[in-house]
Amino acid sequence: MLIPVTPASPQADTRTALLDVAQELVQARGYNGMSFRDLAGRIGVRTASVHYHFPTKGDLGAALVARYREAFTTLRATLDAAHPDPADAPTKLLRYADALHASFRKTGGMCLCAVLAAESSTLPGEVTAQVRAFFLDNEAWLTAALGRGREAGTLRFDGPPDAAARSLFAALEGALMSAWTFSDATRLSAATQWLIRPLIVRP
Amino acid sequence: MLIPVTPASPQADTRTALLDVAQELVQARGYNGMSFRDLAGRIGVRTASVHYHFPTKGDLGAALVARYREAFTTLRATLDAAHPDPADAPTKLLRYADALHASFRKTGGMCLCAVLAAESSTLPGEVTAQVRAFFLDNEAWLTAALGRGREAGTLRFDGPPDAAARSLFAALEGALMSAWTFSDATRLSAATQWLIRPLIVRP
DNA sequence: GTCTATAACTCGATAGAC
DNA sequence: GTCTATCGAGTTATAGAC
Repeated sequence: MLIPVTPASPQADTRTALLDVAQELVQARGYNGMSFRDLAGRIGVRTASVHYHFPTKGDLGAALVARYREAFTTLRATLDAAHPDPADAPTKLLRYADALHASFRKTGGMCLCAVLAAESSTLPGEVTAQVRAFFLDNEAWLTAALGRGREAGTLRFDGPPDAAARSLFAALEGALMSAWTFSDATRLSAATQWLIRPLIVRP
Repeated sequence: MLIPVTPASPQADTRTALLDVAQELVQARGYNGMSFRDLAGRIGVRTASVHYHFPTKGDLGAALVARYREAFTTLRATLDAAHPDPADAPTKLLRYADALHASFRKTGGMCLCAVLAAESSTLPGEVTAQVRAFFLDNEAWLTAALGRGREAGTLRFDGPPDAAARSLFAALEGALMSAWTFSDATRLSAATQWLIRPLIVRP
């Protein structure tokens, strides 16, 4: 081990700190409600330093959604690895809901992509496209889980799996918004139970 | 009839026109994404004229939500009058969903209050309070419809009616957001069917 | 990588003429 | 009721020193 710990900058990784605070701000105030001034002030730098890491606000927004998408991709992959058996689909769905719950407890805000969706017609096209991709990512994963679970006989629902997945994911996003609006985590947990329980065979 | 038709102004009711366009803009771009400049330009007046009708932006926001709430109150009352029998709860729910669908077709945007919820921490307190009240209004009505329908034996679901109402309303809001994000009305209609159908006894 | 300084613009809001 | 004109503050973004 010749090359050691941190060649890093004085305050460990400003870029990551910027992303963390920016995500928090956007989830609480919206994209247009977050300014470089607020952002820079929160981590103790000047706005010019923010522009060094993210030349334009659109670049920041795009990086924000990209990181958020990746985090969810990792989450889904982890769940797939932990529950490879199609018959475990009910558990998988419940763990997925748990992750949303944990995310809400951590940030206290609604889904980043739901916030951005509300403002999408003022966003750079690249950001809007990534928001849609985030929805499609999650819907595709839910489609697979729902379809395999029904085939394995552990899930029950009407209609094609992709339609069910779209409806379920939208419902979960709505539950996050409801919990955020009333600062009430039980609105999220109650909704996820209400949505997922009826899908499970012999619960 | 001594006092006749219209003492009105040149362009019929600027105030109403302002509210109409402002709602459209907020639903598409968010509260912080709508400016007095855009708004005034759209109806062919100057920003000072907007301030004449709504002294501050907060006043405009409050008037917007108030009108939106009233429209929904009227809708719910109309549905109650058309379907007074508790056993008609399934039809009532489906008509309610139809109204959301019609609203989406008209504006093409998501629910005004969902947009405002996403930005709520930057809004005047009065507006935030009215957004919460909008949620509670609708949840209370759904609670009554769900509860009476289950008593009458035409609806079936688990748990207390108010919890079901909160979950269902949040899910409908999420479906509106999903439809808006993909400019796809079928996402809304499919989701409402998927949510409401399983509640109906012998459909 | 972070800073100071500033450009260029938009924002909500007000005063006062008509 | 709508206008012109303007204010002060906030916005994203850039140039150049350190």
